[in-house]
Amino acid sequence: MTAPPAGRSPAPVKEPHAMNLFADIRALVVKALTDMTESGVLPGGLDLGNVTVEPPRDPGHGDMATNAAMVLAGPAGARPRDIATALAARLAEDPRIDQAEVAGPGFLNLRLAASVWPDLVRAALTADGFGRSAMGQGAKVNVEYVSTNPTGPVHVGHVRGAVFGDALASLLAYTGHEVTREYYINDGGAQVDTLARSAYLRYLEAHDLSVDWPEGSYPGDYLIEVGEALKSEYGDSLVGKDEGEWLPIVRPFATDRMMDLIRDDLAALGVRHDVFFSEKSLYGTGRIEAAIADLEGKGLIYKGTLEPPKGKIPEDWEPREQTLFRSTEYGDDVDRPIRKSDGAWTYFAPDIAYHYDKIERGFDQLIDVFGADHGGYVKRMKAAVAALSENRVPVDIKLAQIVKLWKDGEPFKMSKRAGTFITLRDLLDQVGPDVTRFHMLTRKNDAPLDFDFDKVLEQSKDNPVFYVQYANARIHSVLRRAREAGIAVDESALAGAVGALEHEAEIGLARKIAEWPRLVEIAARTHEPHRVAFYLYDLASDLHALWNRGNEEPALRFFQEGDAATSQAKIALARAAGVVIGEGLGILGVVPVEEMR
RNA sequence: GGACCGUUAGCUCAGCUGGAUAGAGCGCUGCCCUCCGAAGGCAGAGGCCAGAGGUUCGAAUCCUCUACGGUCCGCCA
Repeated sequence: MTAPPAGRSPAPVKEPHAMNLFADIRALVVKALTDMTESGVLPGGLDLGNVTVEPPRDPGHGDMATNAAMVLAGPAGARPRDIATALAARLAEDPRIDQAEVAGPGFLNLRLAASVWPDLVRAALTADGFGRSAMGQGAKVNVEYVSTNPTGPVHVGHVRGAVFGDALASLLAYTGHEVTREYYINDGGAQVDTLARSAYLRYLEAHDLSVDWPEGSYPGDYLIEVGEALKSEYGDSLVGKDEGEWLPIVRPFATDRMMDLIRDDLAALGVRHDVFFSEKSLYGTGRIEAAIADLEGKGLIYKGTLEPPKGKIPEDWEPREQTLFRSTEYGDDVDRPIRKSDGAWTYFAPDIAYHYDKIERGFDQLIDVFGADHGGYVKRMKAAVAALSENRVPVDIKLAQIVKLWKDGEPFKMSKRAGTFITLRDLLDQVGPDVTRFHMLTRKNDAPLDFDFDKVLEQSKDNPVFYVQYANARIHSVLRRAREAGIAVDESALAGAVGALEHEAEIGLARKIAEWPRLVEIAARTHEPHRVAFYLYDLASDLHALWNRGNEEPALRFFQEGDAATSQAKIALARAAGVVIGEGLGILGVVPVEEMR
């Protein structure tokens, strides 16, 4: 959204609720059906939940269609077309309905009155966030994403999950959920010891001591400055000491530095979290024990021996009694161990405790974003949450599929040794956060994604990022031109100037704008932010089409030379589209551009 | 052996709690434009929605089986 012009009268009063044309008309249909029940045309007790009002596939069928008659025919014991005919008569009484026509097997096609479209454009211009929805009713949702090990910079493999989780969180916030964005720091396992040992070697190097790098350590350059920092903090007091002495000092020091690094990387991508939750904080504080005790109280913990996995028996397999969580009780395939044979917790145990903590914090809904390689953990996590919350708290686990990198027309292989390992930083340096974010959302989260370093920067129609930004830039170019001609184009002036939309191409664009509030709700309900990206592409496409027609038919141009009133009316439509682009890109975390360079 | 995800136009992919004649971009074919309202436009061809059953007024969408591809599969995180 553009800030109101400085030095002007107060910002226009915003409508508290955005107009959702599809919801409004659906409410009208439901009202008509209720009336029909009351007057005995339909029997009582019908479930109207499956009644939909949606855009018809074929625009020739009108502006909207409802399936009410077909859905209710069975339960009501009536013929679809009879219900549709009766419903049509009632709907036609509403001023917003121009025509209601029974079609096909019992569809009711609705043509809306011409006055609906200027109302819609006005609503888009004056709403406080056109498309915002109260759907979530303030439900508390926890979205956990990124959660990379704090052992180094964020690399490209984590980016998709980061962008996805962030956009999903924004989408849910936009639709009336109370969202907490959370990062689980995996700082409890052996890999942070490895990190600490590697940092210690860098510390020794900072004292000009030569060191051997054992297999499996982290030799990355990013630890050099950690070694330097250790030196300036502790001087040479850690040199030559036993590991038992320096490890408790170096480990938190190094992980804190890594988290700073990660936070900076993510900030550059525009990703931020509200809560950073430390796995380590679960150990030695009784919190894991408390979570396991909860399961134990439900009879879900037992000692037993698992069958070896069929078809792929590990070489060193031997039957062994372990402490197990009865996850099969909640849909998992096998029960899962929560203790290693040496008595220590498995990774799963703190995970259970972490989710227990989320449940205790009172979230109504949990969402975890994992990498695709963690697909095998979905069932057990779901089982744990179901058991701990006694099926009260739903958890949705979204997997971010792999990203295939392309460069110079061929697959780009990453290799640490060849120095072609791509970090988030590299990516941002090369293509920037906006292109990265948008492109990462041009596929469904669970489908593989191609990321071509050359194509994502291409300025052409094939590139969705460019295409949407270009649409916005065109809108702003009209606004600039109008301002230069002394025409007021602030939202309230435009809202006051909206007139009837005359041309089919204009109505088509308005129709697309009307779909926005509906699309937002669908995307939020399905936890699929990519739908927003696809919608924006379609919207941009409609805007470009109208713009191009202006080349042939000057009457369709948004800016009408020497005619301020007509210009305002037409620019109002363009700006309404711009409002939606701004809202949509905002959800995706992409900054709209007002000018192409 | 099992689990999860996927399979839609030549290619890359959308497809709404099950709706009407399954869409977009690229590529292909034809026409138009060379205009800074620039970084092309319009139109067309192209489909057994992997296959087979089932559910129902209606299935790309839900269920079962099969085929193919990817990921994962007791102490790693």
